Parts: sequence; structure tokens; C-alpha cells
Amino acid sequence: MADVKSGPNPLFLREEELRQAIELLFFAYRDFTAEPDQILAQYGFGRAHHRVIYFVGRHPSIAVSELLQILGITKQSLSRVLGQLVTEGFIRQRPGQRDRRRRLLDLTEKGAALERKLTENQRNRVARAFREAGAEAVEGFRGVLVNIMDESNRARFTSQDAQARGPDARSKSSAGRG
Amino acid sequence: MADVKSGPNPLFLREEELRQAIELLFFAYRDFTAEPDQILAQYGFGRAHHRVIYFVGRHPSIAVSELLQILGITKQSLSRVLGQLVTEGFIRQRPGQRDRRRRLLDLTEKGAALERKLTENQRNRVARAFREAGAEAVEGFRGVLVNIMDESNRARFTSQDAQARGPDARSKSSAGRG
DNA sequence: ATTTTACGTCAGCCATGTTGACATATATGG
DNA sequence: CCATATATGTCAACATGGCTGACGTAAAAT
Repeated sequence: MADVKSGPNPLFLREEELRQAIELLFFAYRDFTAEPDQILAQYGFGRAHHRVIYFVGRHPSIAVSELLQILGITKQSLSRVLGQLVTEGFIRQRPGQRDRRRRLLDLTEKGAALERKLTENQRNRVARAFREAGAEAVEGFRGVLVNIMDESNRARFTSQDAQARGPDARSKSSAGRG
Repeated sequence: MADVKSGPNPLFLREEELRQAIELLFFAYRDFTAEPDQILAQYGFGRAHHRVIYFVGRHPSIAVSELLQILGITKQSLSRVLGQLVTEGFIRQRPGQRDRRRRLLDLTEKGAALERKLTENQRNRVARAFREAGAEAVEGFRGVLVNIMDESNRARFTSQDAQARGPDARSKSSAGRG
């Protein structure tokens, strides 16, 4: 359509820029998950196990329903991997105190060790990328990714605090919403 | 955990920062692919079809082996989705001129229409994110993601040129590495 | 006492990745 | 010309990790 010869074409550049971003996400995400996948395979686990281990580590004593919300999968899907992780001693379950229907999940020491192994890998990759790209770039990275995300998920990232709290919020100042 | 009261703890902040980045990638990527997945489902297609349509659109007359390299899957996996796309008239194959063993792939008009539909969705999402995060952030986004990627994949993104050329590069200056 | 909630489980389906083996057409190099 | 290498396709079997639907049980809430 537009004549290319007429110097810098902003529409073309924009199109190219946006496609590069799309591909950047594809390749970066794939490489980002490849190494942990390799490690997991040695345990007979897959990426789904990684996610469960990660988020249980991130939100100690998380309940099944909360984990389901974060993962965005069905309980049947979760059940398969969670069952294995419990059976093989990576995750421990215990009933909630106030509500004994809830099964609170925690990593065992074995689970925490695997979590560290897996996360260390990704953390190192991100740390290297942050270092090489610079502090300003990190802000930009966050800014763009947060806006690529659905709005409904952004709350986790709006303040450091909100994310650290997570579903197991134990703020000493408020009574908590249990 | 580390004592929070002892002022800004750089190690803790770093850990938190890195974990946020990991989660950012997870949630952003998931949301980024969710809408196209919905559209694809209406055609009886999945994400794998999307990738094929995308990269064939991006690299017109790409050969099967080159597509395989980009996608990083086996020919058997590709065969399944590519076969469907050809059968259903989204992609056209023709033998190469110089090398008639090669099957060059192109989108049909029908295929191009679907490609536009799918990519428009993701492009809009990225465009919005870019707009809201600002030009500087875009640079940071690129800088970090490029460094998260394996080095072997970075060539596509080092210059606009390298990416536009793609795998069908015929550089006249070097003899190649084969 | 009934209903709702949180969780589990069985059964089957689908998409998409894998490996291994084998076939066919074409190109390339003695 | 023949032998080998390359590009592609295909069949078969298997694994992972989503999904839906149906049903069960314990505990909380009304």
C-alpha cells in the first residue's frame, strides 16, 4: 500500500516494531522456560509441576482454591500434578484451623530445595538480563508487561506490597479477610 | 524471612524484584495468548496453528525446514498442523525453483485474513501497552527481553534488517557456516 | 436439617509435543 | 551413472496437560 520509497514510513516502522515485540515475547518466553523444563524432566515432572511448586513457595499455606485462581486451570488438572507432588513428598497438606475444609499447602524441605533449584535458574537469567539492560530498562520492562497483562491481573504488581502479601495475607495491622 | 525493620534490604528487594519479573512474564504471556486462542478455537485450531500462520505470514515462501528451525518442534508435530492448514486452504505449498525438494509455504488470501485477525489482536494489545508505558519503556522492554532470550536467538532482533531478512537470507559476502 | 462450600476423584476427550522407523523425490559428488 | 545426502512426508505409539461431566464427602453456614 504506502510507498516505501518516501523515506521513513511511520506506519511501517510501527508495524515492524509491534511484530518484533510479539516475537520477542514468543522467543524470550520459550527460552525462559526451557532450562527449568530440562531439570523437571529429571524428576519426571513437567511445567505444570513447576508452576504449582513456584506458587506454593511464593504463597505459603495457600489453599487449593486460591492456587486454582492463580493458575487459571481446573481442579481436575491441578489435582493430577498436585497429587503427584504430595505423594512424592514435595508438598505437604494440612487442614485449615478456622475452616477445616480448606487444605493448606506448603513446600516440604524437599519441595523447597527443588523450588530453589528451578527458580534460581530463572532468577539468574532475569538478573543477567536486568544487569545487561540497565536499571531504566527494568522499569520499562515492567511498565510494558504490566500493560500487556489483563487489567484484572495487574493488582499483583501495582505495589511491592500487594504482591508480597498474596492470598495468605497476614498483615498485623488489619484483621485479615481470611 | 529477613527482618523488615532493618530498613531497605537490597538482597530482599532484589529477590522480590526478580520474582516479580518471573511472574510478570507468566501472567503477561498467558493473557497475551488467551484472546487469539479463543478466535482460533472457532476455526478448530490451536496455538500451534497460530504460530505456523504467523511465521509463514512473516516470512513469505519460507521452506519447511526453515519454519521448523524457527518453531523448534519436530517435523511430525509441524506436519499435523501444517497439513490441516493446507487442506483447509489457509496455506499454499509450491516446490522451490532452484531446489524442487523444498516446499515453499505462503498464506492464501483466506490464510492472510486469519493472520490479520489474530495478529491485529495481539498488535493492539502491544500497541496499547506501548502507548501507556511510553517510548522509553519500550526500549527497556526490548532490552530486557532480548537479554532473557538465548543468545542464539538474539540475531533476529539486533537490527531491523536481520529480522526482516529472516531465514531465507542469501548473503553474498560470506560463504556460510555449513 | 438443609444447603452451600471446599475439595477430591473417576472417566474420557483433545491438542500438541515427543521418538523411531520407513518412503520418496531431488540434488550432489565421485 | 551410481551412491549418498538432503528435504520432505507419513505411520505408529506415547506423554503431558489442558478440558468437561458426573459424583462423593466433610465441614461450614443458614
